[in-house]
Amino acid sequence: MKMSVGVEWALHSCLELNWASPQLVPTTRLAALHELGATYLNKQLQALVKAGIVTSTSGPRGGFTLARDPADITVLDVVEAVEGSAHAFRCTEIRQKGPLAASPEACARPCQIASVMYKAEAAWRRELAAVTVAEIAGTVRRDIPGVDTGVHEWLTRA
Amino acid sequence: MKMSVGVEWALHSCLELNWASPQLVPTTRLAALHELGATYLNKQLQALVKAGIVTSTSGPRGGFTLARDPADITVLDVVEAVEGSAHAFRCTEIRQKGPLAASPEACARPCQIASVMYKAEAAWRRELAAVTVAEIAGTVRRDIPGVDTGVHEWLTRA
DNA sequence: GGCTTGATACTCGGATAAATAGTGTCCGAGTCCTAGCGG
DNA sequence: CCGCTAGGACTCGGACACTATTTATCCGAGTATCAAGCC
Repeated sequence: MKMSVGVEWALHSCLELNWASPQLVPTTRLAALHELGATYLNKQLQALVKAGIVTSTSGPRGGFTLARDPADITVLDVVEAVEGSAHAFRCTEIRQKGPLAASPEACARPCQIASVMYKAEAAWRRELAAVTVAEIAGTVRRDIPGVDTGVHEWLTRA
Repeated sequence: MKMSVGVEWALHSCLELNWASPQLVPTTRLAALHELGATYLNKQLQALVKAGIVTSTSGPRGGFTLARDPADITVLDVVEAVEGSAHAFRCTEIRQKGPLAASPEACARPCQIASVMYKAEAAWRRELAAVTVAEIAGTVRRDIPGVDTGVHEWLTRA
């Protein structure tokens, strides 16, 4: 039960794209900012593009930028873009197997164990959906004054 | 971000050990009940032993049984026994890397991104810790009357 | 007949392979910019 | 001098290896049971 490091990269990238906005930032520049593998970061950004969180532009002066207002991008959006939206807990319905297999009508109701797990995951998602990229950016900017303009400068310099 | 199927197996096993109590049940029997791989199930049970959730006895008429009252065994206990208690999200502190690395004193405060992720995980754990094996067993017994005695019979027959 | 003793069979436990998912890398398709050429 | 055109360079995007984790399996250590032999 471990989450891909791509999630961390993607979230940081969203913050930085937010500060770089409205400029486009290529993968190379974005990766260099935190010494990340450029090609692998590109993979994560591709996932964000598919999810409609960022937009990409090819060619010289191309790159990525946020596709919508950072106040409309929740952490959950980014996590699901990278990790997929499947449940972490996978119920394989073993109750329907074996000599004492539960009857099909009894299985109309979901497995109690799965219900508990799904409920917990729902709580997790609720927390993630309650925070937006804009909010995180605001907090970070308050903690480290000038980080926004600094990052903007560095990402968009010639 | 997927959870081991061992978690599902372990939780079902806890329910069944609860119903088999105070009889000991060997891995073979427990696995046969749901057509699981006996050796792999044994691995999960070993994890439960290490966590102090079940106790094991070797030799003929040996097997596993719950180590304490099922009302004192939370779902979180079982999940952490199998999956480990490490955070799913791993902050690698990439903010401290690169040309604009955050200063050490700025990193006294935890990374905002990590904070959000950890908070969500805490909510998840809270949900899992709020449900005990005894409660799940009670609900299942209400949904499928007679399941407790049926499982007990089958697991403890000669 | 009861007790000791040895062998036996059954159990868990950790060490050992195969399969799967995550991680990292590479090269090709597309696009824009630039420089040169002609009008 | 201005517009057109061909080349080049830079970007993303998906396809291709490598590593770590999960999944599955096997064999050895330990123990209670059972049976036989002895007192």
